[in-house]
Amino acid sequence: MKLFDEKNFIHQLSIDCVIFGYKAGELKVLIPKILLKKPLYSLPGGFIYVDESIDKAALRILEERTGINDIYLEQYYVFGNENRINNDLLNNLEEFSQQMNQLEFEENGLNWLTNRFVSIGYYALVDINKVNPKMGEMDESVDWYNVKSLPKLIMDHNEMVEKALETLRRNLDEKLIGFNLLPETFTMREVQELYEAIYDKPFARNNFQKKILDLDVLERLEKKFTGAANKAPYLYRFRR
Amino acid sequence: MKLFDEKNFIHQLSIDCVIFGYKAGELKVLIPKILLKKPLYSLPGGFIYVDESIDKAALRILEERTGINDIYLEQYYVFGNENRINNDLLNNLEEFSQQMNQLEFEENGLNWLTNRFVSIGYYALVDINKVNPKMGEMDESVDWYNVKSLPKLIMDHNEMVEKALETLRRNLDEKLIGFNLLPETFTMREVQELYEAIYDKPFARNNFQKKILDLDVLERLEKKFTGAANKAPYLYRFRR
DNA sequence: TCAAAAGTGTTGCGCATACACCCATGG
DNA sequence: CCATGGGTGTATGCGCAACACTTTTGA
Repeated sequence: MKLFDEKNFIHQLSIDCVIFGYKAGELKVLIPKILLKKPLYSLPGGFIYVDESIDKAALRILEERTGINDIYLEQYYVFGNENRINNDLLNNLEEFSQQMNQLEFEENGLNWLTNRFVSIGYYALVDINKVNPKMGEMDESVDWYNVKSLPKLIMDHNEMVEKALETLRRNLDEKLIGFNLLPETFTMREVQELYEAIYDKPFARNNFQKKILDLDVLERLEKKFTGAANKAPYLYRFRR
Repeated sequence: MKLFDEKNFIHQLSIDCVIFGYKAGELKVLIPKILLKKPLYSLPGGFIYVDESIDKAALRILEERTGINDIYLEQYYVFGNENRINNDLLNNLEEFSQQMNQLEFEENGLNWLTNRFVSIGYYALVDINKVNPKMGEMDESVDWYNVKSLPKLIMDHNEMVEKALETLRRNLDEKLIGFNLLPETFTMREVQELYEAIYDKPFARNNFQKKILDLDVLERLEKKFTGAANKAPYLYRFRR
């Protein structure tokens, strides 16, 4: 089992990913629950091989921990306080090592996991319908949580989510990345509800439509008849 | 000599600083020249102690390498390509080790310096008049270079400066950090020339004045009589 | 015919830009 | 009194916000 082969990883440097998804008017974050007696919630993260670019490491970690690939992913901040130590892991060393296929934790040179870590924060945007998160080897479950009601995460991971959300808000319009959260085709109402979930505030319907269309990145398709007793909205697709 | 004590530093992780200064209408960057036969220019950088926050490490490195302290400093990007290896150092190993007080390079376990490094980029803004850069132990000289005509730097350091400048431009107004580049008191013309140097484009005089004053962060002081045959400009001071 | 939701148009405000004009200063 | 540079005021255009109105759909 080479899950944490210390020889090949850069020590005391990690990557943690904030994976945003959107569904039913709610901005969500994917949070694995670590397999321990006391439930531990932690951002999906991992380590960087000594000869691996950090971007590729982030993509690999995401793939390994959640099965997600080919998505929008970007570094946003480095968290490097002197006290970034995984105390929850420290307090559960015995249990943790037992669950790793009976290998003794210390004898396998895994002590480095309890050192202080600098972590590069990445945030990702995924179409929640296209994604079927898989559990990592240490995970008990993986679930989407509303960004407004996350569980208590380990270390400073709640703060990492906060900062990721700030970054998402700053970059949403400029980089036109929001459409990564939507399915292939969508209505203008869906775009608006997405924006309202991200910024946690309402937008005026007419002005919003104008603003988005003025971006000149959407292609108007046929109408979508929902069966509801109202005008059928157009479908749009993101182009370019 | 404990200049590079591998025991206490996080390996394969470094910090590099882009130090901006402003003088005579030019935006400048502080670049040390490394003491080797073949001249090597490199951003002032260093390493992080295993129990040290990255922000404090950046401040310490700046102090050690340039004597500068108590300034505006902020992380802006992580450079983590798989090929970030200091080849210039590799090619000069012998010479480098000789100059380190005759200690043999390899025998002192300094090989780790030639590994691949992930580097956290910081940028700093200083009042160029308040600062008297000192040379680091390995430096032959330390000079201010116009950001538009930098020498060829090692590895991806030129790219690091580019990205720092982009970040500076994005943050200049929002974070009101530009005044860190100016002396205690200054005229509106000086502010405008600073902005023109940073953005590398002209601004309209009247509109610029209005915009800056509308920020509501400047205090108008007495007039400054220059002896020139024209109206004396007001002096301003940054408050808050 | 009506309610619900979608689409579109009009107006006003704030901000940045462009143009214009006065003021102070020393030669 | 004049050239030079500093300070300020006014008109214009654009983007965003607020309000109003029309259109489509199925019950």
